[in-house]
Amino acid sequence: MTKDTKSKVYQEVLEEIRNYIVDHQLQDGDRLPSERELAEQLNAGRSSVREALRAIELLGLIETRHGEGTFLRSYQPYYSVEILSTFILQETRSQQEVLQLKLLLESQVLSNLSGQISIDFYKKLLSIIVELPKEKLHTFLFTELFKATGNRLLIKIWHLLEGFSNPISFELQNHSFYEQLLFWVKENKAESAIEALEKVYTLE
Amino acid sequence: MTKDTKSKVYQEVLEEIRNYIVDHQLQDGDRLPSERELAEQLNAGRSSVREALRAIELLGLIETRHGEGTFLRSYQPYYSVEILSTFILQETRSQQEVLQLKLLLESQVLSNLSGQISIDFYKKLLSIIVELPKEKLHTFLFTELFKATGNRLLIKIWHLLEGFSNPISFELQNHSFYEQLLFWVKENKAESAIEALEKVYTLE
DNA sequence: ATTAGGTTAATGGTCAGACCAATTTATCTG
DNA sequence: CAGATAAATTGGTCTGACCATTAACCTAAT
Repeated sequence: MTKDTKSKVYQEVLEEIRNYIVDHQLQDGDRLPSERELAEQLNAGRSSVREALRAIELLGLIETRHGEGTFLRSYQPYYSVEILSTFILQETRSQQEVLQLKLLLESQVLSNLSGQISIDFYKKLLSIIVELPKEKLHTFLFTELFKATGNRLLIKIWHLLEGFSNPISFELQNHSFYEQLLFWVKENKAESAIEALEKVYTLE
Repeated sequence: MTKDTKSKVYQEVLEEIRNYIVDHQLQDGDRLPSERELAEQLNAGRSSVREALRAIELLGLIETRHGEGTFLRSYQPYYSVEILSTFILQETRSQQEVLQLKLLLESQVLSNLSGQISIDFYKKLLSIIVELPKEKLHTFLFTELFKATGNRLLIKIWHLLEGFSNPISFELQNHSFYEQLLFWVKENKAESAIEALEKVYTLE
C-alpha cells in the first residue's frame, strides 16, 4: 500500500513554486514564470496553478499584476487578516497561543537588546514615538527592536504573528508605556520591561 | 472615476462566503454549499469559486472532502504557518538565523518551565534519556518540554526550525549534558541551563 | 535622431464544459 | 428487511476560449 501520498495538485504546485524560488534564489520583487509556463513545466493545468497562486497571494507572499506577471514580495498580511479575523474570534484557544508566542518573541528581543542600544538609537526612537498615533506604537517599536537584532527570520515570524493577532490584540497602551519600555531596555533592566509587557498581555 | 473598486472575482467570492457563514451562523463542522451551487448563487465561474476555496483552505479555515463537500473547521493556523515558514526559511537561507531563533525558543521554554516541573515528570524524562541514543537526545528532551508548555503553535514552529537546522546542527552533546540541563530546570536554575545551551550553539 | 501614436505579443482574469474519482443517496432485488 | 446495485452529488483536474491590461516594438510625423 502506498500510503497517503495523494496530495492535491495545487499543493504540489505550491511545493514546486517554493523549490523554484529557492533554486533561482529569487528575491522580493523578482518575477515568477507566467501561469502558462508554470502549468507546462509542472505538467499541470493552468487552473491548478492558479489555485496555488491565489492561495499564496492571499497569504501575502506574492503580488499579481494584470498584464505583467506574478512577483515575489516581502510578507504582508493582506486579505488574510481581514478574512481570518472573522473566524478567529470564537477560537480563543489558538488565538491565545498566537499571543503567547508573540509575547515570547517580544520578551526575548527585549532581553537580547537589554543594555545594548546606543544613545543615538534610543533618542531617535523616542522622538518618533512621540509623534505616532497610539495604535501604531506597539508595531513600530518592536519592529525597530527586532530589526536591531539583525535576525530577519525573527522579524518575519513576528510579523506573521502580528498579522494573525492584530484584530484582537490586547488593550492599547499609551505613549508613556512604550517610552518606559524603551528606557528599561536601554538601562539594562529588561526584566522590568518584560514584566510590564506580560501584564499587558495577560489582562483581559 | 471609481478607482479601486475592481477587485478580483475570487476576492468577492471570499467576501460572500464569509457573509454566508455569518448569516447562517455556521459552526465548526458545518457544511458549505457545493462549489457548483456557490458558483451559480454568486453568479461566478466555478474556477473562481475554487480559487477562493483553495485560499481559505490553505489558511486552515475549511476542510474539503472529496465526494462529500466543503466543511468549516476550527481555525488552525499551523498549516498556513508551515507554508509561510518554509517560504520564509528558504528565502532568508541564513542558517545562522535559524539556529539563533531556535536557541531563542529553547531558552525561553527552559526559562518558562524553570522550577515548574514535577518530580514525577523529571524522573520520567530522566529514565527515558538514559536509554536514548545520543543523536535523539536533544529533540526528545525539548519536544517534551515544549509539550509541557501546552502551546501547540510553539511546538510546530520549533519543529520546523529543527527540520531546517538538521544538516548544520551543532555538535552532539552526551547524556550527562541533557541530564544536567533538566536538573537545572527542575531546580529553578534556568539561567545556568540557558548559559550552557548558548555555549553549545555558539561554538563552531 | 527623437518622439508620438498605434500595433502586436505576452500575461493575468474569467468562464464554460468535459471528464474522472470519491461519496452519498436512491433504487432494486432476494 | 437487508444487501447489492445504480444513480446522483460533489470535489479534483484539465482544456480551450475569450477579455483586459501591460509592455515591447514598430512606424511615421516632427
